[in-house]
Amino acid sequence: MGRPPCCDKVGIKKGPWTPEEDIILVSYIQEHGPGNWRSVPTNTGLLRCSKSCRLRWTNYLRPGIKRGNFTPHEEGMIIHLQALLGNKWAAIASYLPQRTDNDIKNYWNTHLKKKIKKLQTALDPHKASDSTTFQLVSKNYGEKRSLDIINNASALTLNQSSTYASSTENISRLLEGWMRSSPKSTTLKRDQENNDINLDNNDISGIGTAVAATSLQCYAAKAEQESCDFISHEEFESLLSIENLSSVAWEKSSDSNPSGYQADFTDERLHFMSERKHRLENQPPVSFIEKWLLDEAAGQVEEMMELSPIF
DNA sequence: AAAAGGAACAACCGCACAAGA
DNA sequence: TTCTTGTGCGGTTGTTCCTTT
Repeated sequence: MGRPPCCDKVGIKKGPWTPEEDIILVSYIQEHGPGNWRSVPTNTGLLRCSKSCRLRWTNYLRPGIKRGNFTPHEEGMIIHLQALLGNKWAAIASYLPQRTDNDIKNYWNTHLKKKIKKLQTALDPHKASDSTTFQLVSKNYGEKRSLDIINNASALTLNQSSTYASSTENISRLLEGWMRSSPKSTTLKRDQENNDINLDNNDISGIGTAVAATSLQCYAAKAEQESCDFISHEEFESLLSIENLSSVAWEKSSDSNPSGYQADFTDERLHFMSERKHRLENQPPVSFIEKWLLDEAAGQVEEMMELSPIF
């Protein structure tokens, strides 16, 4: 006996999200922050269940998510952590702040499993089990680091949990991408754009998450060129607060349409979107923070590189 | 050029758990 | 204490894209 479904399934849209839906969701979250997912479909008019909205945000739209190819360093981290923790994707993801558990899980299932099997077969055709993977990796990786990982796990997890990073550029790019996308534009295109966004931003969310920077986190950060920073959470929040990012009152448009928002865009909404876009583009750039963080982290990153013989 | 098969990944489903009423 | 709600998590499925024939 599980819980009842999060929403009744009648009239609920399933399948891939459209750019329009993404925009609506992002706009709403910009305004209200993530959370209270049950109210999201009601307030936005999205024909999605709350859970779907949350997942979409968590796994795809949330700023600071890095998409695309995993670096060899990340691969190594995943392999090692998987051997240590098993299929605890969320736990593993906490060491790779830019990656979602879903992403890691997918990557494991589609790439790493095969890779490891191949490697094991090559090394020892008779033994091909997960435990040998661990031994193989761990041997190179070093016992001490393994212990560090475990010791730091709780601190990191705590640290991650309160993170909500907003990225002006991310949202703005998303809007731009949607604005200029032809009807034929696909998820792939969005992927590409998100990729660009994240490359540009180099993950601002890291600022928030790295307050209690541990050695492992620096290590993880290395893979991403992410920052092991020394900015306080408060500072971060004030720099990139939701208030700073929010613009046109969303309620306005939804209030003026008591019958509920429909999925198709009205002129009013398009106007709302373009106004938002304009405002977002005029937000102060955050690149100086990125630069500062990258400079700050550069030294540590190099150190970590030295310490990781197998990756 | 078209079809088939496989790979990759986004999204869904069901369950568990914590918090609050 | 019990029930409801919100959220997290891991497994699985479905769709799209890519490669091969």
